[in-house]
Amino acid sequence: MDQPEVRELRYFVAVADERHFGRAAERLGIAQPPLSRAIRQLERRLGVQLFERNRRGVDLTEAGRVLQREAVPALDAMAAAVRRTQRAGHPQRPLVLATKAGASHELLRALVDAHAREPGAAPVEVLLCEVGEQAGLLRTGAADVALMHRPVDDLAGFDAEDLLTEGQVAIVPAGHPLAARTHLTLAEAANVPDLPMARWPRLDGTYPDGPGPEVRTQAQLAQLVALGKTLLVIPASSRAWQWPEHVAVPVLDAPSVTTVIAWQPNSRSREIAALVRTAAGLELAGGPAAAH
Amino acid sequence: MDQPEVRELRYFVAVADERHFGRAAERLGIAQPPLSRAIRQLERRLGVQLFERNRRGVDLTEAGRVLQREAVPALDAMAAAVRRTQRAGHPQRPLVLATKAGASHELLRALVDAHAREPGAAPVEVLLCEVGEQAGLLRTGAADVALMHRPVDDLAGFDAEDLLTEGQVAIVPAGHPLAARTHLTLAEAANVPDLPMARWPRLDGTYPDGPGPEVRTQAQLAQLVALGKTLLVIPASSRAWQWPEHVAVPVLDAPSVTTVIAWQPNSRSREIAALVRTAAGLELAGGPAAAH
DNA sequence: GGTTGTGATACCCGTGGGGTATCGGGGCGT
DNA sequence: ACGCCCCGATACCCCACGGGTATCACAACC
Repeated sequence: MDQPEVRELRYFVAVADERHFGRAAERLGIAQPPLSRAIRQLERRLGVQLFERNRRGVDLTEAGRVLQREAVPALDAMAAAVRRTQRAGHPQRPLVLATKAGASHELLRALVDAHAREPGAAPVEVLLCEVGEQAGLLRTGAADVALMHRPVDDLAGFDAEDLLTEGQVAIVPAGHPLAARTHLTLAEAANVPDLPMARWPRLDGTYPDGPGPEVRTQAQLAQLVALGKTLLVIPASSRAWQWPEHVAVPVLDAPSVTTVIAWQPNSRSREIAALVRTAAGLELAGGPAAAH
Repeated sequence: MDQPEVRELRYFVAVADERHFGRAAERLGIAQPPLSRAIRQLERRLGVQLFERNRRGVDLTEAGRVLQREAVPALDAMAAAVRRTQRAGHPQRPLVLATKAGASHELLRALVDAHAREPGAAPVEVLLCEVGEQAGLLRTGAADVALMHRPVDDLAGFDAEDLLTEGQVAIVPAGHPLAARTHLTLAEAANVPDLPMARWPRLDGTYPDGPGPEVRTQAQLAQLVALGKTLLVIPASSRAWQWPEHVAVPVLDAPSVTTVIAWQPNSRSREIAALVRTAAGLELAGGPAAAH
């Protein structure tokens, strides 16, 4: 009953996701028989059956569902250890800062500029992601720090420093009656029959039901607003990516959103600490000091 | 540049700990040459040098220190995934509750009794540990839940529910002048020349400097108090393991200690949730309700 | 009842992880 | 200063195991 190897867990996750040995094997770039054998070996090692082999694919057992939930973070931790080590081993390694494309543009510019002025600061590489990608990048070590938003993003498991607190605005199509308003309430913005809120995919890629259009990227969303198909409520600083056909209207009772710089608790290198300190020291309108 | 396997990281950790290939190989139960080769292969896979081979053992490089810090949690996560899966796969699996031997005795008894009265509750196995072991047991999945103390134990990374808040008492040898007091202050207890505070080992097994005796277990400590060599300040409920030669004196200004039940955030099975709910529902003198 | 689609089995090959024996090269003792 | 010693590296061998191809077994479906 010794320890399973990383390869076996990767194989397991593929089969658990696909619920089909053939497709999982294809996704893994190997043939099906070795995959079958590896899974049986994993089950033997653990002393636990993970799959019910039905004639129409496979189902997870109770234990299999537990392993599916546990395996991904474990593999992430392994990947993170590797990525951080590689970054530490290569001189001139840039720090990778992940941020939502388009969000926090002014803050990002200020942070990058201020950090560049620090003597001896490590170079910073900005990684622009779509919504919700930052947490995974931090967990796998693909990014060192991330700009995230509370309470929008899930910050569980990360350390974070507050940078900027601000209100939210509704982005509506120019020409729509709402565009003429000087301000809105949350209830008004949420219930506009001809501008239903867009639907984002869940973690498994499926979409919840609802009247709004399905979107996966901010660019899609921005264009849908310009086309008059939807509206959205976002932090004021995200206005940076406003299109000509967009109008921003403050939403008075929307909860404040705080932009934070987040990092993995156990990966506080000197370089990361310096970057966080620079970020916390920025003089920003609406920063934490203003909120107190 | 593919992913290293668990075995390679285990080997790396052994060498990093021992700083010596021969001893690490012995600890791992393999010969030295395969270990050398495995480390070189790991370095090649990562594209990073991990050790400086000196003629007198080895030193960690900067990257090696990063990997040493990162590898242990990653391996813990792998081990935890395995343990939890195995437990899920075996019927009648008991929940493992880790607690400091001797501490929270009354609470533990009340919890176990109350849980046994719940219909359909899973059996509970109590794992008695020494100081500071619970966190590691939770992280590797060797335990499902643990009774820990805030702010004494490091709860970072765990979810926890408060159970009981109480003051602390000094345990002093019977016959010592302090034993006659009705209460003490923290300053008085901390500066008794003939009863210096005992020293606990650091994570690496070495001891900090100081006048007090070196201890590794509570039994050692209890005996040292009975022998009149030291005193200690602990939560009041730990009086359960008081010896005849011990006298407990309340320390009025010591910070309150809260006993909590803690678990890994991503491992909330139905059984764990039921146990936590039972614990939170206990009617305890000094419980969280009394503190509010 | 044939066809289809699924995972399991049989078999072969090469990589690589394990072992033993030995080398090389600094540090240190006399 | 010379030689021993310690420790990691190298050389070499063996076989376990991961990967491949071909094929089987079996249920579902037309």
